[in-house]
Amino acid sequence: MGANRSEAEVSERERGAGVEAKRMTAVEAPPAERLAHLVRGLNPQQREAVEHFEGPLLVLAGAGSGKTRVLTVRIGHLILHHGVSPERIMAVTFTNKAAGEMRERIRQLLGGDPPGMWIGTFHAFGARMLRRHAALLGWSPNFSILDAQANLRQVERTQEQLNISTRRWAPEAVRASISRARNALISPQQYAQEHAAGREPLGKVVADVYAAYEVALREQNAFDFDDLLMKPVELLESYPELLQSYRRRFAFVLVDEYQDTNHAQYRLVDLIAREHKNLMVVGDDDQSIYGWRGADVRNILDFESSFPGARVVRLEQNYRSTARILEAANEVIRHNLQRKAKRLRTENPPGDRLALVTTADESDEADWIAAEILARLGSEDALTHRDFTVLYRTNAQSRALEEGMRRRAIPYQIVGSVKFYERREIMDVLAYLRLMSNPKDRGAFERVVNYPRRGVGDVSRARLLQWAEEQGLSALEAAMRAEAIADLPAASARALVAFAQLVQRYSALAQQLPVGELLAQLVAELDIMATLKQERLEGEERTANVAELIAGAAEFEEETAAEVPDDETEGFTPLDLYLQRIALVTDIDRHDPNSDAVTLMTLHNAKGLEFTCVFIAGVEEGLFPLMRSYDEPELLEEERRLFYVGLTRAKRKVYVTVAKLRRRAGELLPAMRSSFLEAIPRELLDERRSTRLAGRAPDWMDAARIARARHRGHGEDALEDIELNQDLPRFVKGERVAHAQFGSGRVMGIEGFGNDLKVIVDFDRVGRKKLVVRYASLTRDYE
DNA sequence: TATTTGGTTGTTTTT
DNA sequence: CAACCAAATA
Repeated sequence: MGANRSEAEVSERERGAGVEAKRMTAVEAPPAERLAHLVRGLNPQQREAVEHFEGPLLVLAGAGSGKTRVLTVRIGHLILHHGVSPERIMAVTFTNKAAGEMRERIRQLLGGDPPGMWIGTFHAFGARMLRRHAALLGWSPNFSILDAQANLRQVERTQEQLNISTRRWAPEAVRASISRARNALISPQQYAQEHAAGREPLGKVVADVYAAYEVALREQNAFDFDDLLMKPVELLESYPELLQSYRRRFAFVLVDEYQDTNHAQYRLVDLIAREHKNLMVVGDDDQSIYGWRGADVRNILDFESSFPGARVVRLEQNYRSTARILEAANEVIRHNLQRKAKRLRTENPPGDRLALVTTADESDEADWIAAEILARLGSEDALTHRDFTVLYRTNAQSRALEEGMRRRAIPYQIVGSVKFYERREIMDVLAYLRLMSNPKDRGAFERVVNYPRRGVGDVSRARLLQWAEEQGLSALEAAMRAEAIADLPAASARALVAFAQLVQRYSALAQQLPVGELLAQLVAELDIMATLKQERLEGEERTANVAELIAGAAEFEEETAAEVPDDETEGFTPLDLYLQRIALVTDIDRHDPNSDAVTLMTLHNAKGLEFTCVFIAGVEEGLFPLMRSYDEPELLEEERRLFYVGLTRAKRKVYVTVAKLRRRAGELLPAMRSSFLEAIPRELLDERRSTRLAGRAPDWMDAARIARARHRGHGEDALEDIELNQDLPRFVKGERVAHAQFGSGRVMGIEGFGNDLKVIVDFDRVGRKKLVVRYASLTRDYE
């Protein structure tokens, strides 16, 4: 909420209007006047987007250009000015949190709830649609939504069932391939066809697992995350009258963060909006950071050809950051070749230079950041903890930073890392709930059949599952009749029957009891708190988490009543609705911008947010950009966009920190500053060193540079050149080259220049690859 | 059947 | 330097 509201405040300040005066109007004026007031406060481009009525509209909204404002004001405009009924509007956001903020803003604008308006994420939309129509596909409405772990477990089980080694074929890789296929709307049959003739062995394995995986999900009445997009598409494509009803219902469709939509999402939007074409998409190709998850930037780049006649509005005025921060960000992103040319501008004051801080190692880095936060808190009275965020590339970095905060007693909240709903104790308790709601959920069954311990070990469990299979029963049904199973210890059988009866009893209870009470009763009966307390390590924390879960569940009823219309809740128990909701809650949704704490999170999680002061930690070669992106220019450009996203989160101050030694995989490795920093003009940077480094000689020889120079086969005397990158090897078309990993091949083409020089190489062994010369360490290969 | 120990393994980002 | 896994012990 803080993010967008302050975005609006900045722009109001820009227009010279007193914020106080606005607030008064906002409270007292009737909705139409409130709207007119807001529209008057927009710049011409924002206004054009807001006043657009029918037909396709593409809003290319640069970072901090007020796009959330444009989206909400346009919705208000549709309702108040054009008389569009709220229930005919569908607005899709990237996170539940963003949806909640948008809903709240519209509520304020209209002076009450917009009845029947649909705001949420693609996944939430898909889940709700499936709840209503799952029967058409052969699922029942109380289906489970598999979380990431359950999803992986199911892939493992499927591989075991098919006798495909999980050592030779990493389930994680298989899962990723299946997911990629599903996001591209490729069915198991199609996948099998495409990979039958292929010489790629992984393709064949995936084809088999994919098909069996789908069957397994159906048997368990479960969907995974990808199904929530793919299956609704299937529904709309197979049932024309259903498609018609959705098209009529959602006469206006708005999509935020469009640059991060994947093919399935594109298809879903296309199905609903293609006919009436009242589609507004908002996004920024420079902020596309989810390519690895199947997002396809082409959705936004090709919007105009996909929807001919689309109106295009560019929001290039930034209201968020200081001029220096914006210039640095512009210079960084300019190095990407795959982008629509644009340059954000601002009328904001120049502000401070960006601080580039060199530190000794990760704990020194954390220490420096914590000390700086304390110093700033002491010197500027307006700043509080919530004005600061620390961003990083990988979750692994959070630990050191967290300790740094703790050492100086700085309150912090951490987003991601070990996510709340992925904690073991939370998943255990939730597995009970899932099993009550959907007795066929096999993952849930396996998770809790012996939790808390009731004397059912691996052997008994395996025997039970095997028997269930033979009898064609679900695991829970088999447990109910466990006494009929041959060679099962009597004690185990008794425990299984008791377990099954317990679940059954609670299933009945779930029909009438609110979730909070149901959960509280379950936890009490199983004595889970006592069990957790006995755990040596984090017992206390775990009981606190379970208590928080119960409290959250108790709150759930009130919230749902406000947001979900009655006709959507019909036929579902409170438990069903609760499970549907939490399956789609992400960690960022739990982030509270109003609590007075420093926020620690990954750069990915920071998308769409803003902070007064931003620290970006670990801006080092190999870490940011990640070493894995070196061999693929597309990945490298995505990393650069991620850096751009990080920089543009800041309103007033950016700190970029670098550690000279970084612990990676348990090893202390020398590190050097990221090449991304070279794009930032020197005069925008204020270089500093931590006190632990301040004592050293100024040109302390950097071990990383030596290592790299050696790697390249240079003598140490050539070191100075390395930093300036004047010594890149030159390549010509047709020349033979060798790569450490890919073997030898022939240069087929050359792209880009300077640090971004890329070569296209046809490797003898692995085929065509595009490589960044700077990182690929290619050598000439004379025949 | 549950727990402990020692060895291996490995790091990207997440709806 | 973890977390995770397999084998060994209680």
